[in-house]
Parts: sequence; C-alpha cells; structure tokens
Amino acid sequence: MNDDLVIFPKATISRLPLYFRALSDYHHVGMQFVSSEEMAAKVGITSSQLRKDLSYFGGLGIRGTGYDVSYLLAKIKDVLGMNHPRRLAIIGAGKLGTALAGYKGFPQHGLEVKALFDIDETKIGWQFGEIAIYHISALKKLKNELKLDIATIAVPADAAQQVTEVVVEAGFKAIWNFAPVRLKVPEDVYVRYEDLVVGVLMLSHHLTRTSR
Amino acid sequence: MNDDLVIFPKATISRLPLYFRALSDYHHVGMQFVSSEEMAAKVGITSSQLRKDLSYFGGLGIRGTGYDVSYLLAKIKDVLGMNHPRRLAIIGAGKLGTALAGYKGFPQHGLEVKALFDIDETKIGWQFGEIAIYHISALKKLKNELKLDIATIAVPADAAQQVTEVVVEAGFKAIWNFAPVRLKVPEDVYVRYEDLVVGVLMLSHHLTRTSR
DNA sequence: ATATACTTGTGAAAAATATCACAAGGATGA
DNA sequence: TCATCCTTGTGATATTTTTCACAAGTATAT
Repeated sequence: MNDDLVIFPKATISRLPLYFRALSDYHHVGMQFVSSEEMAAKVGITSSQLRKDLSYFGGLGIRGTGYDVSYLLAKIKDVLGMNHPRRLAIIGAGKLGTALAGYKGFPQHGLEVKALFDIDETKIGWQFGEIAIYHISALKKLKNELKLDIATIAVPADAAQQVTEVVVEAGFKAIWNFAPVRLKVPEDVYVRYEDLVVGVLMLSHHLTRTSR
Repeated sequence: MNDDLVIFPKATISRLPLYFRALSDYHHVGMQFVSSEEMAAKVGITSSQLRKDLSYFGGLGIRGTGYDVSYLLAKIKDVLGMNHPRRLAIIGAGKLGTALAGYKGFPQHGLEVKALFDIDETKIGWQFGEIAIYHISALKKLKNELKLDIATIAVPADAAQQVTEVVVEAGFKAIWNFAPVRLKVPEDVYVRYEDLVVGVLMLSHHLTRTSR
C-alpha cells in the first residue's frame, strides 16, 4: 500500500528469481546473513551487480555483515508478487501443457496450476492429481470460481490467436505464451513470450562460431 | 569457411529465431520479397531494429523492394547453424524431458532429439517413437555413435551438477540446462540456462504493479 | 527521361544495463 | 579506545542495446 514507487529495471526483475532460490537455500540451512560476494558466486554473477540490484530495494544490507536472509527473502517475495499465490490456467492439455501442470518447481514459488483446458472432448474430465481438464468453453466461469490470474497458452501456433481471444474475453490480464507467434491483445493485457527454441538455437550458433 | 568475422550482438542472435519463423511463413505462401516494415509488424518489433539486426549480415536487402525471403532465410539458417542438423540428448526422462522429446517445433528448426537418458532402470528401453531411453552410463558411447551435439539437462536441481559431470566427461561442449541451479563446468563448455519460472514470475510482478 | 514513391543501411543520439572503484558504516579484537 | 578488517551502497564510467532520422538506392508510372 505505502510501497515505494521504485521502478525496478527489467533486467533486475529477471534476476530476482535466482536470488529467491539462492536465499531459499540459505534459509533452509539456517544461515542468517549472506554477503553479496558469496551469493553472487552461487548464482553466477558479479557481486557488484547483485549489490546494484538489491540497492533498488533501498539499503537493506548491513555493512560489514551482509544481508539478512529472511528479510531479503521477504522483500523479494513481495516484489515478485509471491505473497498471495498466483493461480495458473493452462490452455492446451498436450505434452507441454501437462508437463507444465506437473512441474514441481511451481509451488515453492507461490504458483499454483489450478486447471487445464482443451477442446479435445476425449481429454475432458481427465484428472492430473488435483488438476482437472475442462473444456475451454468453461474458461470464463472457472476463472472466476477458481480466481485464476494467469493464462498459460500451450497450444499449437495456428490455434494460439484464437485461444487468446477466448482468454482475453474471459478477463485475463496476464498471458504466458509458449506458442511461437505474436499475439494480438488489447493494451491492458500483458503477454510474456516464452520461446524454447531461442535458447537451443543460441547454443547452436555458439557451436558454429567455436567449432571451425 | 571464408565466413566473415562479423560478431552478431547477443540481442540480435536471440531474435533470429523469430525472423526465421516469419520468413518460413512467407516462404511457405510463396512470397519472394518482404519489407522490414511488414516483417517487423509480424514479429512485434520496430522496423529499424529489424534493419539494424539484418545489417550485421552486410547489406542483403534491396532498396525500394525489401529482402529476398529465400536468401535471407538461408543466411539466418547459416548463422544459427541450422544447416547441418543439431542432435540433442535429453538427460532426464521425466515430465519435462519427455515433453521436450516430443516437441513438434524442433524438426523445422533443424533440431533432432536422438536419445533420452535416465538412471531409473524401469524406464530404460522405453521407446518414444524414434527415441529410446538409455541408461545414463551409455551417454559417452552413444554421443559418438549418434553424433550428439547438445546435452539437455532435464533432471531435478539436486541431481543437475552430478549429471553435468557425466555430460562433460562424455565430451559435450554445449549444455542446455533446465535445472534451476548454476552449473560448474570447464571453460570450453558453454551452458545456456533455461529458467521457466523467470517468465511467469515477471508476469506475477507485473500484476502486482498494475493491480493496486 | 523524369518525377514520385518506396525501402534500405547506417551514423548519431538516447536509453538501458553492467562494471569499477572507493568512501563510509559496522564488526572484531587487543 | 583504537586499529584493522569486512562489506555495503553508489556515483562515475563503460558497454550494450535501441531508437531516430535521413541520405541514397531502386522500382514504377507517365
């Protein structure tokens, strides 16, 4: 509520999950304080970059001692919106969708997959542990019932825009898109593009550069 | 062989896959030329950024006309090392590993998943279409036999470093790591970190910033 | 031919990000 | 208390990336 108007650089935000995990580990083994040097080594960046990132929070380290693990953890959680849980809908109950639904890493980051959606009638009703597969026509209703925040698009490229329209219609303001296409959405809907192929092709590029 | 010593900025490389896909679409419908304006709109960036990116290739557009779709496609393939196919090993035949193994998008990018590896004896021998699951102890042998280029690490975080050692020992120089930990590797091994949680937490952050 | 419309390529400027380097705060021990 | 050792926070600088703006090349129509 009183929360500062500090704008975090995007690059910083993208590293906060790394810090979060490192701190979780430290917390787990009962460490109270950690220096920027030590933590930076753990996550694989320079200590000055870590300090610069944390400086946007506004001086929460203690000179000569380091950072209070629990305190910093809480601050990062706050900024990443991990305090009240985020509820995910996954559209597309194929290989990728179901793999995401079962991903063990989500809960420890305050993320809950609450429902899968598909158009394939033969899949409807299937249950993955707690998570059921619904027909996509039920999206709007279930968004409200289950208080879904984020729509994950895990359908083939040629169905993505169509699905997006349903998602927008249902009232989602945040979309996590795995389909390799640009989505047309209203101004107030935020889309995050996840492109698996980019990573591996950057590796491939690297191999061509080094191996001859 | 004679290939220029041009260094492509990392940011540019990361966009080449987008261009590749857009161009593939154009090619598919028989378009011969495309302007930076049109293509930029399709991939969701500015035309000047696209032109700047393509300028590193060294002037392959035609003023007043645009870029030759087939020619540009070939150039991009070349830079991304998509000419001779990249062969992937996937270590970890869990949800993520098998989802990756079945990912339809790989072949059209010159990527071939050739083998899955696991330690779980009960999984060994299983066959996913063309792709079999082997015991990880066979990694080195199969790397040579199947000419594997890239090792994909899709195991739990606490097994990742151990698996990495086996991968390095087997002679891989490129690692695509999905485990949320920093890997210790020799200088000449290139690691690309893929962190799914980053994307969704950035969405989560965005939601906290806008919704109050 | 010439005028007009279109589009690239690229220097220059701006913005974002990362690194440096060190003053100053705090801990520790004699 | 004082000297010494650590570690943060941050201005200043360097690097990377993006955007701007326009000269110059090409096509097209008359």
